[in-house]
Amino acid sequence: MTAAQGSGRGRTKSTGAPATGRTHDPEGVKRNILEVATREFAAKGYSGARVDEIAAKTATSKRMIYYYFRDKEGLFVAVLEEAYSGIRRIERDLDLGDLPPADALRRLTEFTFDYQNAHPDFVRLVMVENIHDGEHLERSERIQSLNVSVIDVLEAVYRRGVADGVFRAGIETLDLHMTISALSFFNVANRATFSKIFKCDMRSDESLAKRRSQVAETVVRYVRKAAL
Amino acid sequence: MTAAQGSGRGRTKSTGAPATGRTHDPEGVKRNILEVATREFAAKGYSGARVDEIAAKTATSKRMIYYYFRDKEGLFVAVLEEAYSGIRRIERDLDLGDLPPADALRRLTEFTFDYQNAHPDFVRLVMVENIHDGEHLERSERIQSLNVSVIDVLEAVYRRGVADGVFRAGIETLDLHMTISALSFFNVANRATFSKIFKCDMRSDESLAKRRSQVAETVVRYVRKAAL
Amino acid sequence: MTAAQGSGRGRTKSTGAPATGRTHDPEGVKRNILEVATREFAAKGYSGARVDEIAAKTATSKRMIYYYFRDKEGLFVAVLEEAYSGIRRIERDLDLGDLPPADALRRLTEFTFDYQNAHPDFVRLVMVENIHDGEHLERSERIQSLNVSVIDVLEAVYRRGVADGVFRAGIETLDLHMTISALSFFNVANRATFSKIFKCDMRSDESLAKRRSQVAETVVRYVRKAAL
Amino acid sequence: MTAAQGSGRGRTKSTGAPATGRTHDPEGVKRNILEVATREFAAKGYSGARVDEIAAKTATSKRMIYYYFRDKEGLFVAVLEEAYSGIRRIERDLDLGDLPPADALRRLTEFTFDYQNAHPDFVRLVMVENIHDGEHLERSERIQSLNVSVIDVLEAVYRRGVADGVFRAGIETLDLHMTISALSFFNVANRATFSKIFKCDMRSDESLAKRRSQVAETVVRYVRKAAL
DNA sequence: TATGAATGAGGTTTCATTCAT
DNA sequence: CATGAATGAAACCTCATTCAT
Repeated sequence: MTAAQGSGRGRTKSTGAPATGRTHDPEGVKRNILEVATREFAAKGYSGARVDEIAAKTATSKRMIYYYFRDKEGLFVAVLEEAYSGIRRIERDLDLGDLPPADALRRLTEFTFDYQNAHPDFVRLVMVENIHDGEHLERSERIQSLNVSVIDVLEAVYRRGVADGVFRAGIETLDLHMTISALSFFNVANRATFSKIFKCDMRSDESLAKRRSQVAETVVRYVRKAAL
Repeated sequence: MTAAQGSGRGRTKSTGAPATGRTHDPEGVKRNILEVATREFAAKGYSGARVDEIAAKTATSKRMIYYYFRDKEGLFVAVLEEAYSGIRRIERDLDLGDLPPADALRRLTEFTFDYQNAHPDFVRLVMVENIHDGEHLERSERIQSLNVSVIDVLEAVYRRGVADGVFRAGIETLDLHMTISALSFFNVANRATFSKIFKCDMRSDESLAKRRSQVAETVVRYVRKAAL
Repeated sequence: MTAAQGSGRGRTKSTGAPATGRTHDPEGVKRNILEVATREFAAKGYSGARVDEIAAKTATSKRMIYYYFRDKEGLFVAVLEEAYSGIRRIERDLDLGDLPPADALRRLTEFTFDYQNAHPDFVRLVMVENIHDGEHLERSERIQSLNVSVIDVLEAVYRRGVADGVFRAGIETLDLHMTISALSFFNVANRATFSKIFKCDMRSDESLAKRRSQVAETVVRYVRKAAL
Repeated sequence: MTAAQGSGRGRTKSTGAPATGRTHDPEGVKRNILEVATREFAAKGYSGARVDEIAAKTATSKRMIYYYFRDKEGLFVAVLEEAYSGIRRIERDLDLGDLPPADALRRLTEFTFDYQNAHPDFVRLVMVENIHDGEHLERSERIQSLNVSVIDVLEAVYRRGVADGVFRAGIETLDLHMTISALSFFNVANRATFSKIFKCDMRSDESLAKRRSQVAETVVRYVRKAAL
């Protein structure tokens, strides 16, 4: 998402053209716009972001934004789509190997926690979209069609755990996922207010590592069968 | 906060004056503005909210907003202050009686969960403020000075539990509080996107009750000493 | 004009009342308002001055401004009247003794120069009024009725000089007065732009003294009969 | 300055397009705005001038003012810059031929007097800027960089006069320039109040011609060596 | 494809002034 | 006399968007 090498990659692939932005590289242009817009929307919210400013930070002009994305809302939807595609793509490739269920669950949780912390823009976009009651998400067919494969992975782990007798039965995968998400999300989403009110640090490597293990522990303990 | 609209004027001691706003009732006017502004900012975010619209939904005029709150930002800060004061006031009066530690922790968690769900505007304002990196909160002396007594309550419960041998030692109160907050907050904050993506309901009494007990269970299991 | 002891004097004379501003001292209140308003109008011009700010810097309230001066324009007219009264009053008491004509003319010029430099607020008010094409001045009966006695003094000096054979004949007093005014006025009125463009100082005692003598010399040379 | 309105558009090279303002003629649009703004600021001062009114008198819209000049202050600075550029450009081309020093000085003075009287807007803008303590002028790099060549011209004339033995030595050019400016400026700047108080005319061709020669005479007499 | 110019609707804020007590 | 509350009109400025080239 925040990996900004997009346009660069496009340019090097297509031709040996100079980086003046004069190359006819629609995909590169679009990607460039999306990257800038992602940062702006994530930083200032939907209404707070300015089309002018997005355009200014772009290698192209304002006209192109409207050309490719129709209007501000279209741009925001595209940004959201990209953001969701990003995490879904990674979730799809998630490989927990053949770890024992508890370890697999722990790793899955830690992965989620790490992803959110590594992609604050994604988290913030989701916050923004929630402030807007998910209306854009609802309208985007592309997002609707994305397969949330993490659910399947989680389901498989959970089942194995129950089969192995280490997880208690009766827990719904979606609820478990919600717990994992909530604990991971909060660390990024509410960082500003929480750390200011409680005068604590939530960004240092140290505190992140500590919290990460707490979150994983919380999840595992919720699922694990009471020690025999 | 949001349940209080209009009641302000009723409370006016002077007379039983009608809600025409013509009475010289500064406090009532301010309260009225704050209530409306709370709803608007919560609904549309800081930039998305319109001073004009807030004024229109008020018993007074736009001019009064500037008279009492200086500018849009001042209004937002006042709204935030009110919102935080609200929860802090309630936390202060929180009484867990002399329940056994685990039950007390459970009840405390459920209380938090319930409060957030009963006050979505508060949750949304906190989201909005986080999108703005907590800058207003930081500037507000009033918020800074509020005592987050829930921490003390939680601390006491936890200590009792450790002393009683039912809670394991080594957990920091603040981390525990973060877990409780994260699980409660998510249910309101991410309701829109989560329920749309996973096609689930997060608002019905039934699902709320279910989730509430899951959250409490999650918290208690994290703290409880592994069953003998 | 800028002598701010007004309200104080009023208070001490009337009663031994405390300086709380609660004393019924209409004249003191009016004087206080006029002093503040003089500074504000002089500093920011008519449109730039704010009634609110004037009121705030006053010992009384905004209501009193409207009570005594009807509206902003009325206040400005009163300020102008005071300012003109001030200089006219002093001009009236001007005593050039029985100096030889040239010395008297020199002293008169220096007096004018000194007065303007000592009363920049007066100069600025005149500038402001000129930007407004003298409409307020025109409307003020009080100002219209003020006797510009400096003209008479100047006339007398000039006549003496002509009679004595030291001044050449044929000069109109008004023209002479204009020259004196122009040279004196400029030093205060155009101080900001002139000193900034030519990077020179126009406020130090030294440069004022130097300029003062130049101005006087200029005036005297214009009038004096070519040296024998 | 004020004589130039409309001519801008006519100068447009592209076509003989009508003055509808629909043509893409940025320079023309800017010039048009500047001309109108010059008149407005000169007439009503900085605070008294209304952006709305300026826009209305323009061939374009209010939005364009902000597009090209950022804000009201930016517009005022641009107006000031234009005004100062105007006089500096003319001063640069000033040619006193090879007149005898006294005649040259006289002509230079009359030129200044005439310029101010022909450009009351310039005079008034300088007054306005002085009321604002020259803050805009100070901030304008363009104005700071303008070369006040009239000083050089004046210097040359004065030196020739001293060399020729017709001017007395020891006078600083800047002081002489100040005298010339003060006498010329006053006639425009203080016209309203002075003529109203002394019930005299300062605008007729006749009185202008008379005053013009008085001013020149004043300047020359100040410099000239006492008759042989 | 690309760009700077242009735009109208609407946003926030301020002002002089008046009212109720 | 005195004060804080209230007001409507209008001020300055910004926004997403479209046009001309």
